[in-house]
Amino acid sequence: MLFQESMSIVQVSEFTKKVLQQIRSIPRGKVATYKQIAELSGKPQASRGVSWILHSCSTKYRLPWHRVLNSKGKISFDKKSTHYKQQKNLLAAEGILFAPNGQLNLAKHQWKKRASKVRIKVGQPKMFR
DNA sequence: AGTATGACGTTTT
DNA sequence: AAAAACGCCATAC
Repeated sequence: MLFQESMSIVQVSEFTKKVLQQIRSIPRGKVATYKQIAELSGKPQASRGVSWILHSCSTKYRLPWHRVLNSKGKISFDKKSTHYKQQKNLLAAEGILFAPNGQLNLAKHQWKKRASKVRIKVGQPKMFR
């Protein structure tokens, strides 16, 4: 994939493309974890890679970056940082609130991606496809 | 080509 | 319970 960035052409890997796509598909009011995005992007062990991509891309692309949390259900910034407050506010605007310890209930707020529908049944005659 | 750097995750102290 | 150690992976340089 090619895109323009300040007069230069930059290559974006398939993995990065998938990661961006998955993050964009997190619905408003739900969160995902770095690990989850890595899994959905086909590299279950690459959660750290996901964080790198987010770190380097969140300012370049339009992304719901705030909907990605770590596995503990916490924001992965220092609590006193500007980024932390920003992320917390963006989530609050979507109705997502954190406990005093900075944690939320993933079981309740985590996005469960629905399995993609099977479009063609195996034994179905061609004329009905 | 090798090393350094992350908005990570899991295991071990 | 908390911190360190360890493993992991994609990118940058």
